[in-house]
Amino acid sequence: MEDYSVLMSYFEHMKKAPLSEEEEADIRSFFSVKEYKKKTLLMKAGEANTKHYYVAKGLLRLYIIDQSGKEFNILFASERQWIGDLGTPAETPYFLETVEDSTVFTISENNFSLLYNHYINLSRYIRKSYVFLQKRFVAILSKTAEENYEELERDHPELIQRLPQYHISSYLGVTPVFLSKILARRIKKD
Amino acid sequence: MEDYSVLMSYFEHMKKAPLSEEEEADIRSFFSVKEYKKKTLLMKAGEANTKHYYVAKGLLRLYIIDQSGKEFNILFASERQWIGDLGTPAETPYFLETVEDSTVFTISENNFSLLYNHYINLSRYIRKSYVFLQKRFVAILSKTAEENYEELERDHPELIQRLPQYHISSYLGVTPVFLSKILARRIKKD
DNA sequence: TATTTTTCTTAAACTAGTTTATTTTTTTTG
DNA sequence: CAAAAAAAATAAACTAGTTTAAGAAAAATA
Repeated sequence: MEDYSVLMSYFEHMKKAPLSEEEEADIRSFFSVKEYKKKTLLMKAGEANTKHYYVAKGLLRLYIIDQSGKEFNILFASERQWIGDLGTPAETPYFLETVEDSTVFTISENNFSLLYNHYINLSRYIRKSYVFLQKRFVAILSKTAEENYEELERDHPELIQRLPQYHISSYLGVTPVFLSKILARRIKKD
Repeated sequence: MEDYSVLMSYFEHMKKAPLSEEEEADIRSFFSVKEYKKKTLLMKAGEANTKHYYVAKGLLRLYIIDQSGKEFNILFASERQWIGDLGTPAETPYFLETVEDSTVFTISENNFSLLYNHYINLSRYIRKSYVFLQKRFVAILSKTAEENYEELERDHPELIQRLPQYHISSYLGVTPVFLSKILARRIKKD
């Protein structure tokens, strides 16, 4: 039998009170859990009916591939974070892939709204994502890649440890070669 | 007495049916209308309690100012479009300014949610904005300024007519000098 | 642990975009 | 409509970031 405890404690935390039997049963019935080997695709551009994903263990990335075939990482999610395409119900432009071996809870768009609205207003969550994206947008527009790297290092040092460098460069919007150059330059500065 | 007809027909369109007396009265009581001279600030970074704005006439821009003092246009809105900061209730990082002389309906965050939810689900609107921003994010990350200019020209030719070039360059994330260079290059190509 | 594969580094030549400054054109205002 | 102010163009020297390619280091696998 699968372990839903991470998920239960998440919703308990949202609700700020113990869950009823009924609530636990709902949660159990709405989600499925699965383990994935690293580099497994969970979602693919072009699909409709996308799902939402809550990470129990591991690390995932949401990315797009542009016309020229280049990948751009939009978002990462690790333990106790949500990831998915908020732009439903349209067909998704994203790919979602595990970066590490991961355990992931999956829920359909529909059940996600239902359940989420029961605990907190879904639009609060979407707004938060919107604000996050907007910050990232402005940062990439207005700061150099070096500054953005330093910000990531400050705010999410664990990502720098866990991700291969080329995923970080893609998140920062530069080539791996350039990120490597930035890092070499930083070392010299000492 | 002010003219609420643009606003009424907008909500009628949302509802897909004529408005009741009561609904009309609500709308009237929630909004205020005002005319603004061009280059008037309606919203300022640092303010809490931001409002939402529906443009009856004219053209507005939402922008941020980065640490170095440079402006970046995030979004424009003209006739029959909404503009504002969706990241409420936190204090806003944005400035909102009229680009042309404009007539604008203003509604508080709170009344906006109330009213909007009565017609369509507010989170649908926020999602739409999220998707729009995400497209813009990816476009700026993955395409050259020239390609982004051409896309803007194709999708929103009226903006190119109505906006001074330096506002367009700021929207595209480049300097006015560089946009001017792009345009000169394009002319030579004939 | 040797081998293969993946990731990272370095270098060199290049392109996209910036900065500063000057001039020209267009728009606004007295 | 003349004068002033704002916006756009041009030029030149610069910097951030790309591309391609080759080698080194690290990680995964037999």
